[in-house]
Amino acid sequence: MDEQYDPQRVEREAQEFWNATDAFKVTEDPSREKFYCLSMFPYPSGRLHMGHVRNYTIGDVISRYQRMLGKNVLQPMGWDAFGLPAENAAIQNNVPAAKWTYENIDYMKGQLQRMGFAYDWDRELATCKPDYYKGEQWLLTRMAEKGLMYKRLAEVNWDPVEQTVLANEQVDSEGRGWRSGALVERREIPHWFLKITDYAQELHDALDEMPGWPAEVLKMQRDWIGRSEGAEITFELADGSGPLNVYTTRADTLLGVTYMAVAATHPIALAAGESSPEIAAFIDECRRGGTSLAAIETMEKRGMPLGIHVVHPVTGEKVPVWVANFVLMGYGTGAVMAVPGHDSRDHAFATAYGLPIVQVIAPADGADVDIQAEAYVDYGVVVNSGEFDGLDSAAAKQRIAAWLAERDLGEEQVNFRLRDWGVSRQRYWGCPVPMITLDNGDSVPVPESDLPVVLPEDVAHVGHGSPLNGMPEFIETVSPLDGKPARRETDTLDTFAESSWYYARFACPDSEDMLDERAKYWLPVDQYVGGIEHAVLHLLYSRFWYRVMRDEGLVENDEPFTNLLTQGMVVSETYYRDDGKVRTWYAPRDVEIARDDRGKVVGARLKDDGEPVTVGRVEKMSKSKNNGVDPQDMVDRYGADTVRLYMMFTSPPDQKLEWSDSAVEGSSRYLKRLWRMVHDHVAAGAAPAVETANLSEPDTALRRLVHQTIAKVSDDVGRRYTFNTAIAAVMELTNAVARHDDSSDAGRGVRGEALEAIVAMLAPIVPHAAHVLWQALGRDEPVIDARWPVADESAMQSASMQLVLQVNGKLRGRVDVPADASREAVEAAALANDDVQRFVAGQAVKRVIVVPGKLVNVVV
RNA sequence: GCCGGAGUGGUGGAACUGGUAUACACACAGCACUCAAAAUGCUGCGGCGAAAGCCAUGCGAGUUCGAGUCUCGCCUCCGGCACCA
Repeated sequence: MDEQYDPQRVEREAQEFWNATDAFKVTEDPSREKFYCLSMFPYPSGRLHMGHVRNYTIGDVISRYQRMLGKNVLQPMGWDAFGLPAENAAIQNNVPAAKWTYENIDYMKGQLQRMGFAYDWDRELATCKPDYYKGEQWLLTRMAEKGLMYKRLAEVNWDPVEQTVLANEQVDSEGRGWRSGALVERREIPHWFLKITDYAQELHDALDEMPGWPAEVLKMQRDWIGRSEGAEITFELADGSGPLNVYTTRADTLLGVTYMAVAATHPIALAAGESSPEIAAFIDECRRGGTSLAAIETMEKRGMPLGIHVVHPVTGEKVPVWVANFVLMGYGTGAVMAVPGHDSRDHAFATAYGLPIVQVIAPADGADVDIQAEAYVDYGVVVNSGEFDGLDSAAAKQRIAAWLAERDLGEEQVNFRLRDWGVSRQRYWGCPVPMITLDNGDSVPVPESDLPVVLPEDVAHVGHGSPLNGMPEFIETVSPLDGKPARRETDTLDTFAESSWYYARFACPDSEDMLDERAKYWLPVDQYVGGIEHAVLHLLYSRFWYRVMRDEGLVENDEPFTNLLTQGMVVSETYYRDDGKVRTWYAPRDVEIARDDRGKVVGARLKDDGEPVTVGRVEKMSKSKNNGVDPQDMVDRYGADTVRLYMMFTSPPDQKLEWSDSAVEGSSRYLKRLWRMVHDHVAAGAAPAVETANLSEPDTALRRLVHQTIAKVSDDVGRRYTFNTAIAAVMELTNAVARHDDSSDAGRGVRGEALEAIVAMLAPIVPHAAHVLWQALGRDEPVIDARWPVADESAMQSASMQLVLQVNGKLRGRVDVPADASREAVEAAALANDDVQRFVAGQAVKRVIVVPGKLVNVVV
């Protein structure tokens, strides 16, 4: 081996070996335990960013560790290749979306390969290729046939100046379009929907049996699906023109209803608008702004009476109907009963518009509440509700629902917050929806023999909207029923459709069909790794899509991802200058930091002009804050292993990771040091095998630490996924080896055992360096196929242990006792201790608490 | 607004099941080596204090022999909110 660690050379050598031996190519092998490890595939945006590198390093470490356990490991990689940025690039730079995408894929693939990730590149896929989306289109036609895909009107963000549909991210917080700056309107257009709500109950219930997912993700999904038990209640319109149905989870508050609120696009509101210009104007106003729920819910709550009343189903009293901007047509029935006494939002609205507030629930403990000042939203006892008075909330819900059911005015009902998945996009760079519109307006699926419906890649972006609309050769087709002229759908699919099943396609990327038998071998994914930002949408859509595939017989289980690891963001410091109007952000590499004697940051200057810049917050790496660090620069300077080691060492995978150039330097230093230690060890000549019988005390101590470290690191890497603490433990062991200076045969033997353990444990994290060091230590097999070290219990034992002594819970001393000391002996040793006696000092000992193996607490 | 998460030295973080707060690093300071610098090695490093010791895990209460960890109430920041991926 070389005396100096040269990462560029080491990494080239290791990668050439892996390539030459097809080291990561896998096939189905029913005789071995399989392990499918998957990282969320990237959108090919142009260059790899640090978030990618972190995600893929975590996945790679897990994959390589599982391989060292002897499993048949699949780790594939592909490209989430459809999406908005390619279309924007096409419009702005006049480069075809396909060309832009494929060039980005080429470049980023090179970057991934340079990182040394153990991917089976033979399985690479890109979702924008017809051989990929053919299967997706086929499944959609099946869903259409089963009624799982349907068409209805839905609201979109409409830019009245650009005359185009905008994505939510293209609408700013004031509700204006990103390019035109015009106030966006909500407009209804026909949309394709997938009936995810058919699976709502199943998707909800299965969450209870997913121990491999983080609890917070399960919580978020449960809340998103939002199963609730309540009642649907009918309020008849006072003029007899029909019913107004609402859903409520608080039927116990029915007698507290003082007004009704309907969405601006509710038929009742629209009808009222036809005879009243004021109402029509208000409805128009309600349509301003984007469709995003966050925008709508943070708006000022506004409303207007429609001059219409309903009849209260119990009291028979007339209740006014209002139109309100916070009621959404897409949720439930588009109408709500308002109980200002017991709902905070209704209370705020009633207070603003002078509507009556009545109390119908009292606290169970009889406490007084001022219902006019604040809504009482907890459960309690029903009051002011006639025959229902005195019931508790739970009983009242049932009784009132039963009372309504007897009179055909309502019934108990389970509702879900989850809405059907709108998959239509009025955009070009996406998978065409495989549907045909007939003369009579009906839609039919494209016949299987005509799939895929290929998206033309050579198109002209002129004007607004999808270029497909200007392509008769794409649109014009014939009805599969009777051969008459018909029109192809020009909407494309939400890109979440492609990412809902790519993990299955990796099992059989060359299959003629959507999936084949190989999927049943590899699925489900054993370990999925990706950003927490996907906690709900992508992961929920995938769970739904997987069940649809299951119902088609394509896969065998219910859940696609057995274990989930959600990784945190990569953040870094920001620097800026304000000139009163514009804030200019400076890249960290262009800034020089000033520190005081303690190392505390006291200021920053721009290297260029030496003038001060303001130190901003630590934020997610982004173009807008100019605080991104290019992984390529880091790999060029330090090598991939150093970058990998740094990312795994600096924080646990599920927390944010703060980038620091100097800390990267530290990781590089560690690898150089380890390299030198192995070099010096090998240069001293072959060490004999360890004879454990007659080792000196320092040799025994080092062996004990070696095996304790193996046990800890195995647990950290295999169970806890706390790679940072695993690396810290390996560093401690490395420090101990450096201090161990026994040059006898036995000493060198023990040191050799320690170095082998260190290299094996680091192999998943710094695979290139480990590849070379492993050979240098005289091992024949490549380290990727080495067995993960196993801790020797007998080497971990120690004859004595140190206990912590406390008096009244405060640390006062320590004592060494034999490892097998009895409780009585430990107690006696503690009370006899000088430090303990000093603090007990004549006071009566009330209790002595002994925590075996840890501490003794004397309470006085 | 709703749902979820986080807050510990100068910095990233450790403390896994209520039991030694600050492991491992980075930064900083000092020393050695050097003509010098870099690299490397060694030492120190939460605050106050001469010491004994006291104080300290965002803020305020509580439970406990014992709380970074559990409970309640706040504050700040971050992620998601259905057309960014």
